[in-house]
Amino acid sequence: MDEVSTPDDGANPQTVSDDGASISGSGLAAERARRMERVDDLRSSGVEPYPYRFDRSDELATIRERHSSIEPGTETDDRVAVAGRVMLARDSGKLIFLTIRDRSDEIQLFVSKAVIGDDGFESVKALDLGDWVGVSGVIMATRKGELSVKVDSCVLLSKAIRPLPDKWHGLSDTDTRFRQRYADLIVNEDARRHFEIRHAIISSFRRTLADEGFIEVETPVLHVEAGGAHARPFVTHHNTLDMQLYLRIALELHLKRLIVGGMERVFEIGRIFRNEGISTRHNPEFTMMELYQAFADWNDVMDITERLITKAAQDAIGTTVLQIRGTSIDLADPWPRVRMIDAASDAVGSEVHPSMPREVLEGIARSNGVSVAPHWAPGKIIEEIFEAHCESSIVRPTFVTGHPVDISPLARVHRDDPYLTERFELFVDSRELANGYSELNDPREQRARFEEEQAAKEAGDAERGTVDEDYLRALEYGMPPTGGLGIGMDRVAMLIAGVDSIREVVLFPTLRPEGGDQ
RNA sequence: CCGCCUCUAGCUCAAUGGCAGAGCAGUGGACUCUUAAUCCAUUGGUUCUGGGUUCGAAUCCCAGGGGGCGGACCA
Repeated sequence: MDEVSTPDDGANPQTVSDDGASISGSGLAAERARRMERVDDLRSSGVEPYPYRFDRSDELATIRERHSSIEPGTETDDRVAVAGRVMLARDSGKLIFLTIRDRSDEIQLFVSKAVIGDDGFESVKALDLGDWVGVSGVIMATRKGELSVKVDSCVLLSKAIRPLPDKWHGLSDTDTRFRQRYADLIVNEDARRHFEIRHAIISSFRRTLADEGFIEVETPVLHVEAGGAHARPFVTHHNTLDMQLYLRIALELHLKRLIVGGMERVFEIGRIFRNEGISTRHNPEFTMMELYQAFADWNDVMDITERLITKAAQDAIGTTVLQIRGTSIDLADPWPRVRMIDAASDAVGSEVHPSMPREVLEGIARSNGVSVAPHWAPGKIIEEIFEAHCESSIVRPTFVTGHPVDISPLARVHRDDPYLTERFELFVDSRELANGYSELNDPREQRARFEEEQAAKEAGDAERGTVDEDYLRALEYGMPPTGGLGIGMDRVAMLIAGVDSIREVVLFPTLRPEGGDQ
C-alpha cells in the first residue's frame, strides 16, 4: 500500500527539510518520515536494516524454563542468541533495558554501554518500539531478579516504519483490531491466546480422529450445485468452462461419495461459504469439520461429538470445565438428549408432532407468537416453535434429537417413528454447534426426498435443494449404514475460548472494504 | 433491510453550545538495576464526510460513510 500512497502519506514535505538534517512535527506522517530516514541512514553507513536471516539459539520460553531458579544478581555462562520485537524500552543513561517478545515469551535485554561499546550502545538507543532485533549475550538476573540477556551484540532484523499502538492500552477499536489483525496480535495478549486456542482445538480434533481410524480428505470447494444444507450460496464463474459455479455450503455430499467408495471413515476440516447475514455468530466463510463413519448410526456419532469437544477443551485450555453465563459446566458430564418435539411441546403447553394436521400446528404456532410462512410443512413449523421458544434457554451442551423428516432431506427416518429422523443438533449457550444423523442410504428414498426439495424450491423457497443426480448414482452403488457429523469449528473455538463474537476466533473476519488510504 | 449506540492526535481517552485537551508514543535533555521506568522541556488536529441552525458547533439538526449491538434473514 505504501508504495502507491500519495506523496503526503508519510513523506510530508513539511516534515523533512531539504538538507534532510531535521524533522519537525509529529503525528503519523512525521513519525514514518523519521523512521524511514533512519533506514536510509543505516544503509548509507553500511548497515542493512532488513537483513536476510538470523541464527537463533533458543526461543524465549525455553530460556525462561532453563533458568527458572536463577538467583537475583547472578550471571550465568549460558550464552544465547535470541530474536524478537522490541515492545518496551527503559533508558537510564548508560544502561538501557528493552523488553523483546517472540512467539513464545518475552525477555528483558540488559544493555550496558560498558559491555556493548559506544557504537553498539548508540544503535540500541536508536531502536524504536516495534523494531525486530536479534541479540547475543549471556543469561543473567538483575538485582531485582528479572531474567535478562546481557547483550554484547545487537543487530536490527527489521525496521518498523509505523509506530505500535499504545503500549499499555493496546488496540481497543474493534474496527481497527479486525482490519489490522497484525496490529491486534502484536499488542493484545487475548487476541494471541484466542488463536492459540483455536489451533489447539483443531489439532486436537485431528489427533482424536486419527486415533479412531479416520482419514483426512479434501473435496471440491467449487460446486455445480450447492447441496448438503439449506443456505444461499455464493455464485462464481469459471472462464474456460464458461459455467456458473457455487462455493460449497457443506462438505456432506462429497464425503458420503467416499463412503460409497469404501473409505469407511473420512473427515474434512474445510472452509464453507454461506451468502447470508453477518452477526456475532455468523461469518460468511467459516470452518466446518464433517466426518462420516461406516457401520455407525446417530448414537455413535453423538458419542464421538462428546469425545471430540471434551478432549479439545482439555487440550486447548487444560480443563473440561467452562464458565457459561456465570455457571460452571463440566463438558465431561454426560450431555442431555432431548427430542425436538418434546422441547417444543413443553414450551407451548400442548403436544406437537409432525403427523398432526398442518392447520393445527399453524394455529399453535401463531397463538405462541410464531409467524408461519405459507409454504412451511408441519415439521418446519415445529422447528420454528423450537427455535423461538427453546433454543435461547439451552446453556449446557444438549443434543436436540429427532428432527422432522421434512426439514432433514439427507437424514434417515427414525426407526420408531416415520415422521421423525435419526438426527440431532448440539446446542451450547443458545448456539448450534453440531449437526449429525444416521445417513439416508436408500437411493430411491433419497431421490424422492430430493424431488420434494426441488418442488419446494420451485414453489419459491430459495434455500431448498435440488436433485443431485451424481450423488444418487453413487448411492445406487450402495452406501453402507453410516453415521455423519458436522461441527462448526469457529463456534467450538468461541465456546472454549469463552468469547461472544465469532470475529474473535476468525483471524480476518469479513468486513466492508476500507475507504481511504490508511 | 430496520432500530439503537458510536466515530476527537499514531494509540487510549477528556472537553455537551463559548480558546480542542491529557496520558502513552515521538522529539530535545538528565540518569549504570529499570520493568507501563522516572524527571524537565516540547512537537503533533480535515473533531469520519457534506450540508444546515447559531454571534459562535467536536457538541444541536439533516443527509451520507465506517463500526458495534439487537432484530430480520439464516442450520
